[in-house]
Amino acid sequence: MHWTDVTAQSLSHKGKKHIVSTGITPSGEFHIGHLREILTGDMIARAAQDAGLDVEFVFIIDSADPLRKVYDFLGPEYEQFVGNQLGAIPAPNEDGNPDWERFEKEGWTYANHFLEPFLKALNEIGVKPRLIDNLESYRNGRFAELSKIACDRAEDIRECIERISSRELPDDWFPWSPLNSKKGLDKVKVTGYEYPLVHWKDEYGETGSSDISKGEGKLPWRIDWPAKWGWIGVTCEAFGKDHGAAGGSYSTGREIVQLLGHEPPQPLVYEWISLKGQGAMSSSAGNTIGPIEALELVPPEILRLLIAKSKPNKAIEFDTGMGLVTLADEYERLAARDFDKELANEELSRRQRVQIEDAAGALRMASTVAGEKAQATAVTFRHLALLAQTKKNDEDVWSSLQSSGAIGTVTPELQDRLNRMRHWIHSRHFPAEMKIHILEQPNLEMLRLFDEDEKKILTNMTAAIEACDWDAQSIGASIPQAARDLDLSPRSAFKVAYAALMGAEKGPRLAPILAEMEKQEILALLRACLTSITE
RNA sequence: GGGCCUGUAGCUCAGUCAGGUAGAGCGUCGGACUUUUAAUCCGAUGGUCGCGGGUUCGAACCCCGUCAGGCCCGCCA
Repeated sequence: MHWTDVTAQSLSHKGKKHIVSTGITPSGEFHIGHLREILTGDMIARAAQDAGLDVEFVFIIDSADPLRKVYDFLGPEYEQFVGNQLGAIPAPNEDGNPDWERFEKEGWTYANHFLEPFLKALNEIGVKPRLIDNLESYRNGRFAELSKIACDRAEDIRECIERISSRELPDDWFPWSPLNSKKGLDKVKVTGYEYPLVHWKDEYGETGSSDISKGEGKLPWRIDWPAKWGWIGVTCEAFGKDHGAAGGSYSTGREIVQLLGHEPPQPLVYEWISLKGQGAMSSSAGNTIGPIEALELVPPEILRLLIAKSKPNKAIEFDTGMGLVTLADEYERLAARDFDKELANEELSRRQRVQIEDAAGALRMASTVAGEKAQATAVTFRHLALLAQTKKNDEDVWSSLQSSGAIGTVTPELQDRLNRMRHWIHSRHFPAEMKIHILEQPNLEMLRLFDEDEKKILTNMTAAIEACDWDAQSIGASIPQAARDLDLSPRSAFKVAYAALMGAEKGPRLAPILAEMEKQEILALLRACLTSITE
């Protein structure tokens, strides 16, 4: 059974109605690590739906969280906002400084700024959650009731956090962070509590009262999270391993939510995604790849497959080079399989059966539209990479594929795939080994290994190329002919051609590539090869 | 210090919850086909299941210990 179905099954034992939740703090540029959070939740929800449950998927935007520091991508003017809530401060403009105009005219906030492109990507990936803005929820009083319980039972909650996380809370700790005189959550101490007011004093010497029913502040994270489970009614949540460790916020949360009068959701801890060879993703280290950037390279279903095929507790290394080719080709292979037929085989061992089911599940989750069966495009990533490099315009790519019978009509999916492919080829991610490269100098090492027959072929071929018209068809005919004239197999002629022109054992179809190049250059290379072997 | 996750074929991983002959894909090698789309098809290759003990008729799986890597215990998914 696929991991999403295992989770769905376990949810079904608990009841019919479920809310699967995810949440992210919009503190900076989103990256594909965040995509795992969202997609893990989305896929569980889909599996639960498939299992006949009544399920809703929500995405909580943690806009009530404060700005922690002036990040590298922010200008110095943000110093004044450290400690202020992300949903209540202006977004950065191109220079990284606050865009006051949009903030005042449209209410365009820091949180909006980073969230918008991510939501766009989500839409393309086929994720359509119900959005819950955390700051707005506080302001609308959604947290009021549970915040009251938390404040009333401050000592129980303190005990819970101290016991489970084995850390000592300061004497003046209180389960409510009021906004200070500068609308910040830092540098403020709670001095008293009479519902609904939490009295405070800040480091600027100001005092005031925060109404917990109006969102004039927020619950600290370890209480904020369980309170959300409570008022939203979350029954399942996927979260990163940082929250999942013993003593972490889930283990305190599951007890605190019960103090607040609700049941904890079913947890699912997932591992992180790293960029191959670069360690964990971190915006400050600059080794991130955003969902938008990833979507420019691969279609959304392949991005979904990346998450779907790995169980959540497995770390994923996202490889934007050759790994992408393997991943994309794996998708094509999966899409071409007939799982029902495979599973009908009575002789399968339990293991084989499980593997087929997992593959089928991964493909089902990869589709951007729930329930829609994936279509194989019959064109592998490799193949398309090749064609996209050798054919300058799209028409030629399609006619090549059509003449070989690989495709019929050009579907929007194919066009879309080709557009992304061209993007990838021109990006910094495109791997060197996929690049088509015609030598400039003979590869002496390979030429030295030529036997007598091969030398003769090379002589013939040079002459044939020189004589032929410079178009793909003529070139394509002259190469094998060079061997035929000697009663040798066409195969050996191609072997010679690859060695001489590309310094390789084998390679892509040569003729169309050569036709794109200058005849004189190719001839010069062949002649140089000839000279080297006759010495 | 306390805890969590991971360790299985060259690579990526299933299989561990319910113990019953070690399994996929990729790669590699071989063959077939071919005026060769790094293609496709067929076949083969490949593992002291990190290590040591225990329980059991039987352990990759359960228990104890141990090593290695990653992570958490001050809101980084």
